[in-house]
Amino acid sequence: MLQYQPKPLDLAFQALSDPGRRAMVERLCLGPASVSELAKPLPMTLSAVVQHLKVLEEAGLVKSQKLGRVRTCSLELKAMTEVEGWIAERKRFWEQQYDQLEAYLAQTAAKEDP
Amino acid sequence: MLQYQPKPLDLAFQALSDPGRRAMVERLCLGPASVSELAKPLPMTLSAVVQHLKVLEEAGLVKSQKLGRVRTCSLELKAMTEVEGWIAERKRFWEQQYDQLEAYLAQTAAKEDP
DNA sequence: CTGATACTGTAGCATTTGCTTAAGTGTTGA
DNA sequence: TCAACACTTAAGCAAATGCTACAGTATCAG
Repeated sequence: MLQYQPKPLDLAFQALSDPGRRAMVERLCLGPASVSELAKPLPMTLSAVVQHLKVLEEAGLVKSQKLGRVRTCSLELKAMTEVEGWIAERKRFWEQQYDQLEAYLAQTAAKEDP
Repeated sequence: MLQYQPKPLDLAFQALSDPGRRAMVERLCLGPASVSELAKPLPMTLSAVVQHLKVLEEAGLVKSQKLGRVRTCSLELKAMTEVEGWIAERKRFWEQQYDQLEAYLAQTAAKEDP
């Protein structure tokens, strides 16, 4: 069976759809943190956090490096920027659509009330 | 077992993580469309498209109404705006973090090379 | 009236996801 | 040296996801 190779955007949106993973990203927006620091506020085992971390790294949202026994995680902006870009592009189209509606209404109003 | 009530952001990100659903949103950014119009370019049955549509509607990304036998779908901007807002807020934090790094580097450089 | 159109709804099924538990490995401080 | 620490890895499992197939229900055009 042929299986679909997920695109970067798929992985980024998927990663951000989980509240725990978003909490981790929110924490990392304030600065780098160790795995245990990321895990502390979350209601799950360290094991689960490590698995979430893997999802975030594979989505390109987070990067990490190990020094001694501590893995320090930080934000990787690339994927976040891609998500931002996709939204911005959509916005461009829907605002254009809105302008067209506005123009149409203006035109209709002008005809009905010259 | 207690089960988690998904928040709007969870649903929106989750909905946008599927390439087919994103394609539907992209199409709707150009203007309203019927279910069949949305289905035409997608490599799946109409049934599957309807199920994706339901996900998009429950996420608040799309709304639809039926007239006669045709259901016309259009964008619902609310959820999209929330996603945009979450990203914008994160950006605010990580740019602040970057500024701090910049300031630190500038300070270090000043000390080392007065 | 009749056939085509445009969905609608449900059952079933293979995968994926989000955990937990349990058993490691490599570091470090006393 | 050795116990505590900071992960790491894998097995297992319940629930969610992403389909398909199939059997409907309205609506419209001729």
